[in-house]
Amino acid sequence: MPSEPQSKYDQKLVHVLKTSAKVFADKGYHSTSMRDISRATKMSLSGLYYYFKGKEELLFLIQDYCFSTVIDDCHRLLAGVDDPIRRLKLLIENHLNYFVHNHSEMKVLSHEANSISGDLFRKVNTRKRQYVDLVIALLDELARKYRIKGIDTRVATFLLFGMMNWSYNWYDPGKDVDVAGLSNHVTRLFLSGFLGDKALKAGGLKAGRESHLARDVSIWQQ
Amino acid sequence: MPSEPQSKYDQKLVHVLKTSAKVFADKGYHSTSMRDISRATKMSLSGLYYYFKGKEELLFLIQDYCFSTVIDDCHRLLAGVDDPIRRLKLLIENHLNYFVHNHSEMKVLSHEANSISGDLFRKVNTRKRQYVDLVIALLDELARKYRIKGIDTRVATFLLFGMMNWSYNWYDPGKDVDVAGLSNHVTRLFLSGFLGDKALKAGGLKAGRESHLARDVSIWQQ
DNA sequence: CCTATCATCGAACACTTGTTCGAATCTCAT
DNA sequence: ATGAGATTCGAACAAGTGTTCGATGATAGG
Repeated sequence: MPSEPQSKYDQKLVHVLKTSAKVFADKGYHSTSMRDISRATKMSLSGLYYYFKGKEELLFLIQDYCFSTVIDDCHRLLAGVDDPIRRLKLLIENHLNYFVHNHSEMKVLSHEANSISGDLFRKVNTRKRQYVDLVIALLDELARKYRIKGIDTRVATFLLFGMMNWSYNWYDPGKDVDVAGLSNHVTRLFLSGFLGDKALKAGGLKAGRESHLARDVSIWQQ
Repeated sequence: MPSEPQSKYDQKLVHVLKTSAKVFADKGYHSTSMRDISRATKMSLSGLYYYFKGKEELLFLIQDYCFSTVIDDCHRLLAGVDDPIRRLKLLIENHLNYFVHNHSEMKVLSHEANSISGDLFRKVNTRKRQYVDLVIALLDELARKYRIKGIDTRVATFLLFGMMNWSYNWYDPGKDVDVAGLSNHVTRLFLSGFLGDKALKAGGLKAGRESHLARDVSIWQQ
């Protein structure tokens, strides 16, 4: 429920989460001390613990909030769209759009997936599996519709995620193509690779583009 | 020079590197203490420092040795091969072969690239850039030969690396296709995605396969 | 104005960290 | 056997870690 009128408490929590995400993205979770977070948020060390039980829960809150928003917006975007090619294109655009506009949070999500443990790990992983299964199902449908043979959709799914998630290691908005261009590259490479010679018949890969992204707001909605 | 007759010192060092790589891959570099390494290698804590100056140099030795081997073997494999499609296929096979057979080392290489700093970081990065530039040049040649338009080869290069390197997050040799199958998937997706409708004409993507890998030995050569 | 709840803080604790150092042990050619 | 170099080790240190706790200041409803 990201768009409620936020209390003072919520606003401050979100501020802490955003700031922490930046520091985590910068120095890495384990190399970041609570004192670093304290310094960056301009709060006292002990004051932080009013907002979460410990460092791991802080990481969890960042990851959970980030993941939830991506998945929710993905579902919202795909609702009512039936054509699997169009669905995949929208999913890729949505994913990469978040990656570019919420770089820090997404890096923390991608890079620090195993820096969390126990129940919190399990909770984040449940969301992740939802998302992965959504893509697998999409590729299954695509493969059925266009009679693609010999491709393991689980493997293809993770190769797609690899293309997208690895971007935190190299993508530079000032140097590389913009989000739309990046989405185009991923879509073109993956889709026409997946469909092979059937891509022509499918005809879903024209160069002309309209963006399907509602807006480029921060996932933190403030 | 990986295949010299190794001294007692070298053998032990390699043993320490291999063991440490496993622990780093398992728990992450920063969550691994020198006492963990000591326990895993059955050496005393202080005894470790006879082989390297500190924890960071240990990480460096792992990354440097691993990177050098991958690049060297890649050059050896590509020597004399002119057709860019064949070259790319060989490169993908070589890369993924190492990923599967030296899973821990490659995970450390991929995941802990920023856990190192200063001069050591710069040294590893030099090798990395060599490797990346090799692929960019390969894709440039490919794009020229087949008159591919509208694809940024730098972007395409990193998308390819994303597909391959992300595998440390999901690939399970017991559950998924084998190395050859994985290579096939990556090659098929990327290459026919990159070449688009010109893939047919190029004809370099037949299903029939012979493996070009000399052997499946550990990069540590022992 | 009072008081109960919210929010923040400084100081301290218990623990782990990477690293050092001098001594002990091992190896092996002489 | 002996001495020199290579190798290993136990013990300790200084610094940094996440977290706790009791006390303080802020805020707002009665």
